[in-house]
Amino acid sequence: MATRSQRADALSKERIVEAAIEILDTEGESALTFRALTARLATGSGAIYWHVANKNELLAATTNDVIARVMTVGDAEPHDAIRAIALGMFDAIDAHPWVGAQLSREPWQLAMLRIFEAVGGPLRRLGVPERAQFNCASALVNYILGVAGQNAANARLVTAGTDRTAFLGGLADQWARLDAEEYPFVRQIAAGLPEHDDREQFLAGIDLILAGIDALIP
Amino acid sequence: MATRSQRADALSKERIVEAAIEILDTEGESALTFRALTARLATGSGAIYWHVANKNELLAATTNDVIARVMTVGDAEPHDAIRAIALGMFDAIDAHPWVGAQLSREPWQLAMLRIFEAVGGPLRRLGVPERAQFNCASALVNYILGVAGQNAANARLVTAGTDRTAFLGGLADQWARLDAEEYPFVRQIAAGLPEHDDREQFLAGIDLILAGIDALIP
DNA sequence: ACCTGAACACCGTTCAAGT
DNA sequence: ACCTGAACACCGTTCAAGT
Repeated sequence: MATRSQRADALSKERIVEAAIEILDTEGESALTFRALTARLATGSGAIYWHVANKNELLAATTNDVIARVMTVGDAEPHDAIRAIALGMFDAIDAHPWVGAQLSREPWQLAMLRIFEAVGGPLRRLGVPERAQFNCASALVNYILGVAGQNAANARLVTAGTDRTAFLGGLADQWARLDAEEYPFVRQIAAGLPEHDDREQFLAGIDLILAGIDALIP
Repeated sequence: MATRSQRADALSKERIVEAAIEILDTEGESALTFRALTARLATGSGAIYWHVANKNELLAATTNDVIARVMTVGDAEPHDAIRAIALGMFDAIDAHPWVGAQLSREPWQLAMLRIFEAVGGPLRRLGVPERAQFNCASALVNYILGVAGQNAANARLVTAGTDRTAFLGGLADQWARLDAEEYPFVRQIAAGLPEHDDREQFLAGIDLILAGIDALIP
């Protein structure tokens, strides 16, 4: 039998990251263990540690991988470019909820810098004064990451329970039964919860920030 | 010796939550284990499970506890009321970084509803059309939670390493050394990183959203 | 009803030993 | 240089047994 080092599929960081993404996508965050990885890659845990420092680095690499695929910035009109980046993030996290969790857990990583960069170009082209650009980019990135984290958490809850509409319906019922004195606003919102569109609401938030940014342009 | 049930400090959910908050505040998220809790409360793990379903419920209870203390909404001018809530959240998460992590991990919980409610009143008083209120509140809450998550993660990183200014300085150096073609915006921002004020930047983001909201008022 | 604590089924990570 | 896999030091959670 050939030794591992002679095989075409020799272990490498890329192969490990690829396998990790597969596990995360198909079985969820909690399924990514070194034991699951060694089983899938038919190797020992020490072999994985030879290529990857620890689980945190592995998760950072998987996240960066997914984000890099999304952050291809075009030369559209700046508002549209920012909307496109935001929606790209939204859809990526919809498809890979674990990315949202990772982003809100470990910031200052390549993945976040990519988002900053993608948003920075359009802000410049919009004519936002340079000293305001950091704040504007930060607002957009923080909002995007906030939604990302929530969506990741929601995906976890929905997968665990039944389907999405049933889940939201149950939640709306719960909200509607809250104390009328203490939670008037939440009760009002509850009615709109089942038919509300996460993606649309996400974009509405982006547009609020964009409108605020427009007001800064001389 | 008196049996536990006769003691004044008999176990209760409140005492468990209180002890958990103490551990989280003084030793960090990773220090909160059932073994640490049993040691501090001088009891067995089964006793804790009698009062609390599992670790998730315990964390939800600790988070709700901290948020409830913050969300006392006054009757200030609506913009100021929203700023006060936002800053209250910021400071609470600055003091208890684990709250930020928990909020971005488990949404749709009492803690988040409290923030929604606190923000909803001022939005109403501003005269935001009813059908836009949900979107506006959601934008504010998501932004706040996004920053919360990032701050929690930062606190983790800073505690692990050296002090904050040294950490930011090192980060700025790293950013400044990124590829000039691929990361022009991040490199530009790097210069302002060490002396930038998180709290001020957070508030700048809130003001962007508020400006966008103002544009919706008929 | 409430508490004890051993036991179970997991984790991430290390490391001596192999090739 | 790269890989193996047993072993270590942890986890959260359960449950028979106590009071």
